[in-house]
Amino acid sequence: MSSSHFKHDLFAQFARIAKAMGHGNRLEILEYLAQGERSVEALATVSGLTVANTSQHLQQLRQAGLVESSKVGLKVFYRLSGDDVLALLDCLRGVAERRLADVERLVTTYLTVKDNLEPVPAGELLERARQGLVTVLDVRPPEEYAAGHLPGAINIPLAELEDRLQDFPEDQEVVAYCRGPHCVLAFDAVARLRAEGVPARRLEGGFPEWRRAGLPVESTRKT
Amino acid sequence: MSSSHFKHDLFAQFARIAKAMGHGNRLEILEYLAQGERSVEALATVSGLTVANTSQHLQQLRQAGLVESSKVGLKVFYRLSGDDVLALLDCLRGVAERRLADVERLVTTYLTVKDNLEPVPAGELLERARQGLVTVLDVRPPEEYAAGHLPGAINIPLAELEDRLQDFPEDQEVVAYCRGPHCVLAFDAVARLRAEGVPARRLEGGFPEWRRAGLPVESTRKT
DNA sequence: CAACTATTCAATTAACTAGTTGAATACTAG
DNA sequence: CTAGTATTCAACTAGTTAATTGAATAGTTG
Repeated sequence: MSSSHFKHDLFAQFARIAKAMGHGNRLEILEYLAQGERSVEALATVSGLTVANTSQHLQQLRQAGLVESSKVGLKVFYRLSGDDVLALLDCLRGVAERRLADVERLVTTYLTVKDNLEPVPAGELLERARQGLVTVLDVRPPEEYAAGHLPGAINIPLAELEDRLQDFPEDQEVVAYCRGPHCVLAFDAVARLRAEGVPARRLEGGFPEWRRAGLPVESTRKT
Repeated sequence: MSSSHFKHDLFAQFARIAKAMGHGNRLEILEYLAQGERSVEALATVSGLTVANTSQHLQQLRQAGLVESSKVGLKVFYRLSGDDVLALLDCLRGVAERRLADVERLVTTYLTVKDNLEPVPAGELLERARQGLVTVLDVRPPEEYAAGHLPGAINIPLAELEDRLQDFPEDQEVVAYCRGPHCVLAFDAVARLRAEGVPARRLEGGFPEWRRAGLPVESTRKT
């Protein structure tokens, strides 16, 4: 046995990458980066970490070659360093879902249909919204929202949901709605909000049903 | 924000898997298991770890759901828990090779052609083998070996190479040969041996050339 | 150039992980 | 039932990693 073991060194290098992914916060950061490049601050906000901590996690990801960064103006933007990183993440998720009973359990605990199946009736929502007890969320595209929406509803397209969690008053239930009972947007929104720990339900029916029932509607000229 | 964050928990679960792979020794173990099921002892031998240590790494891999085990007689055999684990390993290797300059460097340092291109001439090998200075390795299938081989050569098919490193006297150069100059087996063997830190070179030509040159040949009846 | 901003660095603490040793367990074979 | 074997467990030490804090850096804008 002459020089230091090549194989050993090689596996150590591979391990660097696995290790970089071996922390929940870093995986969460990678997940956000999978949607496109983000600044350190943006990442810190969505992941609920301090900026310094986020920065350090990003350093580790960069050292492992998983992300790249570039400075634009004041901000440093990070992005995944390639599609293969995305593939690796998918692979990891796949294995996790197939192998870890805990994942299964978590998913069914939080995203179960058990009360997805209990949408909020329109009348109840109207009542509670008037009392300011719920946040009404419209997950349709901005154009549809502008054309008419529930009174007091805020409009956040699904894609931006995770980035705008701070727009929701804390500890207040969110009721989401979309185009109607055959539209899955609101289902998805409810699932995602619950994933972040936000209590959420779905409006029974959607905007068209609401309007047809003669309930009050608001529309936006130009804010 | 009500109950503990689902997303957080979920990423923590994913991280368990990445963390389990985040150590060179465990990756090495996984690599060996990728070739088929092995006992704890066998894994300890090939990876150069103590049995207890190997056992502990295996526990971690099992907790992450990456391997399964079953007891057969005295021994416990471990295996990868599915093809998706293999896919994950490949994915990891792929990213590592594309992203880590260090990997590239290691590979070229150890496996470079720089002296792969200097095979041992037959005459030199004969001389040094007589003095007992080299281990002669025949990497052809056992049948071909039985039909005739270099004097004193040991026969280890490529697939078993890593498992039988202990068969080589330490600190002695290994000279590998196979069917001839167009056969890649010996190249591969040399690369793998070097990867394990064993000094190795390739015989110029192969067994047919050796015999044709009128050099001594041994053959096996039945051991 | 001075004030400001976004990010990174450095130092600290607490928590975790790797590897070692020796003993305990569980099973087989005589 | 005893002796022997393969594996695992338990306890410990040394080393590494995560998060926090506050200061330093680099760059932009007025």
